[in-house]
Amino acid sequence: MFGKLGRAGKIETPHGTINTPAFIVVGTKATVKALTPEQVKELGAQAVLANTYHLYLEPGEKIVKACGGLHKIMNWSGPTFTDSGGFQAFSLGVAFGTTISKLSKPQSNGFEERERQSESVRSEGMPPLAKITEDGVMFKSYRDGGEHFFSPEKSIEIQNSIGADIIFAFDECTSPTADKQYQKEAMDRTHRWAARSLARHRELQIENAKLKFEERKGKQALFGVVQGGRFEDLRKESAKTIGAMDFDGFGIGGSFDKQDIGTAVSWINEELPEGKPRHLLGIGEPEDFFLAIENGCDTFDCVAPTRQARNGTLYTRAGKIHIDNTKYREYFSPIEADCTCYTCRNYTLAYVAYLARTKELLAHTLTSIHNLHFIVHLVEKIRLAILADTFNEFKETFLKDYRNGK
RNA sequence: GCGCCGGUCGAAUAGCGGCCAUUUCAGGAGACUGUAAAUCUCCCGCCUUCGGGCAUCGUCGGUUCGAGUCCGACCCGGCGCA
Repeated sequence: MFGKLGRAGKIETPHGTINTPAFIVVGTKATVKALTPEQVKELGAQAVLANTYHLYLEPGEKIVKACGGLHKIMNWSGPTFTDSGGFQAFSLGVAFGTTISKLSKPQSNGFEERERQSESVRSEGMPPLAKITEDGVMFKSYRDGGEHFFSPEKSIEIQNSIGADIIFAFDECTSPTADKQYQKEAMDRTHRWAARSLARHRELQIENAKLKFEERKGKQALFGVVQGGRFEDLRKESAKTIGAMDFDGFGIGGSFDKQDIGTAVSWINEELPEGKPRHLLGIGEPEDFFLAIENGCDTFDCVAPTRQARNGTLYTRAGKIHIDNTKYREYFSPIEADCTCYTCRNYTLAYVAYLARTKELLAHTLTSIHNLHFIVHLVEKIRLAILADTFNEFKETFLKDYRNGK
């Protein structure tokens, strides 16, 4: 994009090319919930992202490896990513049992303090399941309470066994409620962990190179993760530090203010080397993509489309709708009239709403297909708009319809 | 006709003299951003300035400082005996 950080490009992986910008579908436990890989492919997804911590707990990275690696075990032939487990340092740590989100919401008129406080309240009987030290993170399994220690080296070893095309350095995702002093401390620690992740990755690459060619399965790429919370100086410092290390690409992690996510991302992407891919971890919602992409992000992953699908929220060009709303009981048209997803080509919203209301499992499949199709193709349309030099028009039109409704 | 049970917010329930009439489902609305999540939150008699106020446990009376809870009569339902 002329005069901007945004770009369209390609990421080559051992399992194929990703045309960017691209939305990477989340399949935490080596499955995109409610969908078969054929359905994921058919709706337009290019790649999936699984999670190291979850796969380590179950079925265990040895099982994944014995099944032939992540691609084989889940029957996904395209590119794959694994997150390092760094997000679980947050979600099972300070955020556990609370309503704290990695995005701080736009605060309305002076209730900020009250909301912050109520958000930080932890439910009784839910102590944190993650404890962070210099060496790594001690997790208590959410499944059986057993203790598991993740160091940067351990995360990389597990990710090596799982065998995704792109893996992430072990980092600490911090909370938006943490103060600057803590953000700085955590960021510095993440930088040290990044160096350790990279060092262990290099060792494993050398070991792997000794394997016979057929067993090698191509080279695994390692992305370093930028942190620094909502602070410009920390974000820039982190981007410079991580950007100077010999990673194959970068993840942008941690917490943001919802309202200026684009600004925060620009601080970072101005510093990161231009020639390497940048993945914005855990984002986002439709409006987030425009801001992040024009400020230089290439790939994204987010649980929102699939989780919200299962919980009854559907994306439409005119904004999100709640499938359980009474008015949809007699809506005898597709979720969106001109949507080309499998769900909209074959079913009425009345039927899908009925399935959801009666808790039929097919509801999850049909709503997940629609939401993922919507998000994957939204990012694809942004890519095409960049290539056609119509990004600004597309952004304006889309956001107007999305915010104002029909 | 006699006897025994039982009538609680749409359904099913708890409640055995004094917390705010409980919980589940159904119903209504909302939340969800690198998945602890087919999860969670709120509402669900009426009014409300959102602090609360007023009702209400089949009906009508009674006992009591105080009754969904105890007593009496009646109404309704089930079962049993005539």
